[in-house]
Amino acid sequence: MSSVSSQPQFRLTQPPSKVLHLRNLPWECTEEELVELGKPFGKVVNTKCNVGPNRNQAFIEFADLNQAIAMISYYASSSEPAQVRGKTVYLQYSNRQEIVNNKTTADVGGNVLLVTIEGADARLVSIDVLHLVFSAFGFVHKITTFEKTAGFQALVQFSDAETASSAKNALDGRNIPSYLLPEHLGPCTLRITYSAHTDLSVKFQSHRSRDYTNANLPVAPSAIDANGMFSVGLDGKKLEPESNVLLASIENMQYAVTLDVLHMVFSSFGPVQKIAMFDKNGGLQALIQYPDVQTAVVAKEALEGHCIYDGGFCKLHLSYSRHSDLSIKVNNDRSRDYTIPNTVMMNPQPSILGQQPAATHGPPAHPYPRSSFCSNNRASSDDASAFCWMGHRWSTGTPFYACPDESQSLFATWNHATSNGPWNDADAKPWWPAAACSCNASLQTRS
DNA sequence: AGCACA
Repeated sequence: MSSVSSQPQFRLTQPPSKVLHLRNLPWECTEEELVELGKPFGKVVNTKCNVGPNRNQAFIEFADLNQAIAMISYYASSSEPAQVRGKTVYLQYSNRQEIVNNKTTADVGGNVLLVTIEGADARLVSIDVLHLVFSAFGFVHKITTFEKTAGFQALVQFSDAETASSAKNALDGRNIPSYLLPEHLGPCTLRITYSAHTDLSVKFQSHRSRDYTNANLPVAPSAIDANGMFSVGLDGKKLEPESNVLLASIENMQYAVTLDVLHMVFSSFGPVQKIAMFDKNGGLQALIQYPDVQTAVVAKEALEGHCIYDGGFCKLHLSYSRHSDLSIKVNNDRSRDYTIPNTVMMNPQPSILGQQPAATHGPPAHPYPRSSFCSNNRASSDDASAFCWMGHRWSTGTPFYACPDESQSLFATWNHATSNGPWNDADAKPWWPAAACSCNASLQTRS
C-alpha cells in the first residue's frame, strides 16, 4: 500500500546479467536477427522478441555471463552502435537473470479472436470492414459484434488457431487503414486477445453478425427493406441494391487493363465466375460476376476508388450491376466464363459457401525478377509485371506487403524480407497488407 | 528509448 517505491524504475548502472535487454528494435525483429547480433560475443541460448507495448524490445540470453559482459562493453566503447537492419538498438543488462518463455494462456489461443475496436468512432466500423481486414489472414467463418463496457467489440472466428494467431500477431495494436473507413472517421485501433469460444452462434445475417459459412442463413428482419432486399447498411444507411455482379468503369486508363488484369484484381476477393468487358462512352467498362453478393460487396468496398496502377492510373469505379448472371457467348480477350471446365484449378480454400466453385486463376506464365518488387517500382505500360508480386506470392508464398500509397494505388508493393518498405521512419508500422494481396496469401498458405 | 509473463 506504500506509494513510495523503494526502487527506482531504472537503475543507472545495472548489475551484470547474462540476459541483455534490447530496445528500439525495428518492427517485427526476428529471433534470428537477435542471434545474429549476439553471436560474435558468445552463445545465444535464448531470446524473446516483440516485447513491450510497442513490441520493439527484446531479450537475449547468453550461455555465460562473460559473453554478455563482452557484448555490453564492446558496444559501450564502440564508435558503431549495435544495429539491426540499420537501426540503432540500445543494450543494457536485464534486471533478470534468465529469460522466462512462458507460454501462457494468452499465447496458446483458439480459433476465435476477441477484437476491441478503440477510437471515438469505433462503433461506426462496419462488420464488412472487419471481415475484409481479417480475411487477409484466412477464411473468416463468423463475426459477431457487440458493445460492452470495454467499448465496441467483435468476435472473429477462423478455421483454426494458427490462422487466428497470425491475424492477431499482425493486427494487434494496429489501426484499421483509413482508406477502408468512411472519410470523416478518426483512427480505429484494434486490440486483440483470444476468446475462449470455438464456434460462434450466429442466428441471422445482420449488421451485427455474419456467418460466412452459411449462405442460406436468414437475413435479420431489421436488415431487410420493403422490397425484401438486404439493403440496409451499417448505420441504417440505404445502399444501392447489392448484386453479385459488379460494374467497373476505369478512369484515367493510361495503361492497358486486360481481362487477365481484371481477373487477378477481382479474384483477390473470391472466385470470379465471369467477366465481360466493353467500351462505353469512350471508356472501358467491365462486368464482374461473383457467385454471391457477399463477395461482391467486399470486393466493391475494397476496390472502389482505387487505382490499379501507381500514380492515379486506371482508377476503378464500382457499382452494382442489375445483372445476376452474365451470358458469355464466347471466350476471348474481352469476355470469359471461368466456370467452364478445363482451366487450371487452384483454389485450395474449402468451399464454405456451398455452391462456391473453385477459383480458376493460375499463376502468371512468367516469373518476374525480384528487383521488380521494390517499393519504388512503377508499373510500366502494357507490362503484366505490374502484378508480378501476386504471381510470386501465389507460386511461392513469399510474404509481400502491398502498400496503398498516397494515390491509393493497390499495388505499390515491396518485399518485406529485403526492404523496410516505403515509409520513412524505420520504426513506423507498415501499411496494411492490402486485402488483395493478403487474400491471395491466405489462399496460398492453405493446402 | 527504459524490462517480459498471469
